[in-house]
Amino acid sequence: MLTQTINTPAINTQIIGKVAPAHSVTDQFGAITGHVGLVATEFSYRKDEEIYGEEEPAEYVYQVVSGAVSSYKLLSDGRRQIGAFHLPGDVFGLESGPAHRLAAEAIIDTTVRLVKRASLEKAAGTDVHVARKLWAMTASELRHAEDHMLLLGRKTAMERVATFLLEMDRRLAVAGMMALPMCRRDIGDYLGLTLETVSRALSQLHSQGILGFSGARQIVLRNRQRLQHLDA
Amino acid sequence: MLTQTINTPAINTQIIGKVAPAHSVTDQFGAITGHVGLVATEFSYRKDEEIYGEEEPAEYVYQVVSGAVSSYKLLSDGRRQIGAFHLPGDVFGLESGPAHRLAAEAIIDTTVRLVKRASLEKAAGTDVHVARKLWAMTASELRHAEDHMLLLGRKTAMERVATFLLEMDRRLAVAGMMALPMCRRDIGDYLGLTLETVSRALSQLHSQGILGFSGARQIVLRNRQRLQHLDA
DNA sequence: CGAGAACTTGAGATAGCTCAACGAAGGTGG
DNA sequence: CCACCTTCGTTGAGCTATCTCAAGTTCTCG
Repeated sequence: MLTQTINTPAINTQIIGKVAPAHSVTDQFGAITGHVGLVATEFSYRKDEEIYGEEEPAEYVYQVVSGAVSSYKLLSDGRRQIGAFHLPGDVFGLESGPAHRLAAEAIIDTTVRLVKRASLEKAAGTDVHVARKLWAMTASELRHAEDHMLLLGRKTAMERVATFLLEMDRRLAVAGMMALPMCRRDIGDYLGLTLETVSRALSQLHSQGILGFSGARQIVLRNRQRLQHLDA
Repeated sequence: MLTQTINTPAINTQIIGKVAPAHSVTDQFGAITGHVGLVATEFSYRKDEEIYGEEEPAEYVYQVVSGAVSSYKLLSDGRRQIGAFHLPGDVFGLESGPAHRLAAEAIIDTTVRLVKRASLEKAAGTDVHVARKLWAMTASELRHAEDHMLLLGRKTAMERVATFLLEMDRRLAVAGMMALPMCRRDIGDYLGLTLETVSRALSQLHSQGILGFSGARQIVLRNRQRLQHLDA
């Protein structure tokens, strides 16, 4: 882990809260570290590069600066379940226990900021606000996982795809358009479907005029209300 | 919520850590509250009684004393996904935010201990060990949810049932036998299957000699190794 | 002992999967 | 800048794991 990628020689170390102020009031790293003075390092990974493996010791906590990351579990025969996609601004790899419980990999070229888990733990041990924030971030991941269990256990393929599109629209739409960083297989592994089923659902939504394409991964939602209706 | 059930008139209020010491070193409530002197109340619910609803304000945190509880989400047409079963000793209903994100109901007659969420929050605000424990409990729920997403998204029916049996065996087997508190429909709603598929899988395991029944809910695992092999 | 709920089993239906072929797009080297 | 090549996405056809619907059986509890 943390083997420097060929294309990204520069490591950029910063004192968070001084050199790198929070982008917004909801910046997760800023909220934790702004008044603690933790050292953050920037790091880059290429598409498909593993950031950490399942059960690997959780030495760092990460925030996506640019790019996109998936967290996933594998079965021994290769079946994969992606538990979450991490987009710019998202924190990932935060663990309360000693090890990562999902693996993480960059799904496109990605830059992250990272801080040592130990330094966060130390800050949480002295500052109750930091401790509260760490709890809140884990609780937020839990909420997402609970919603996703409902999707995986009980929704139809079309409902899953509709939920996915609304989630991505909320998280990464710019000017009414979203540029999906992930391929159809990744979407399928997130939704518990095959890539073909995802493709067919998207084609059907396209033919119904609910969404428009400009390239397979550039999607514009033309009727969010109908999409919400398709979601259960 | 908290309407007293007809069969359980006595409310038993205790000072946790004095009158009700932790049952074991791993007792969750004891670990939080043992040195904080929080007031806990005992309360009982009858089979199928709702303990709290989805999106209801999270006023209390609960621990199962006896019985069993399910936490679930519903879709508008009644499809249900159970996210977790809570068995004696388990804490449930702990939220970092203001509301419960799953509903909870007793699946058999159940007694719980409960403490006010506000008092836990207050304790966490002054005692960093309490804060750490709350985080760890939420992280533990997240771990379970992540494992369950893999099950719901990628495992076959037989693999799901095998996983379920091994989980229940671990959590409630006494003298090699487990007494399941939940019906086949609950198991199906936990595993993302129909009750018929659950029944067929159990029948198949029975006919293969991997488990034995004494009544539909009294199960003894006769070959854990073969069961683990059926789990992916 | 009787009635209702829970469970099992069977048979047919179907949503989503698998396998396969084709087409589009994007990156690379000439 | 073009042409190739690889990867990604789409679509079709048939298959199958699981669901649905239904009937019969067993268990529980009043």
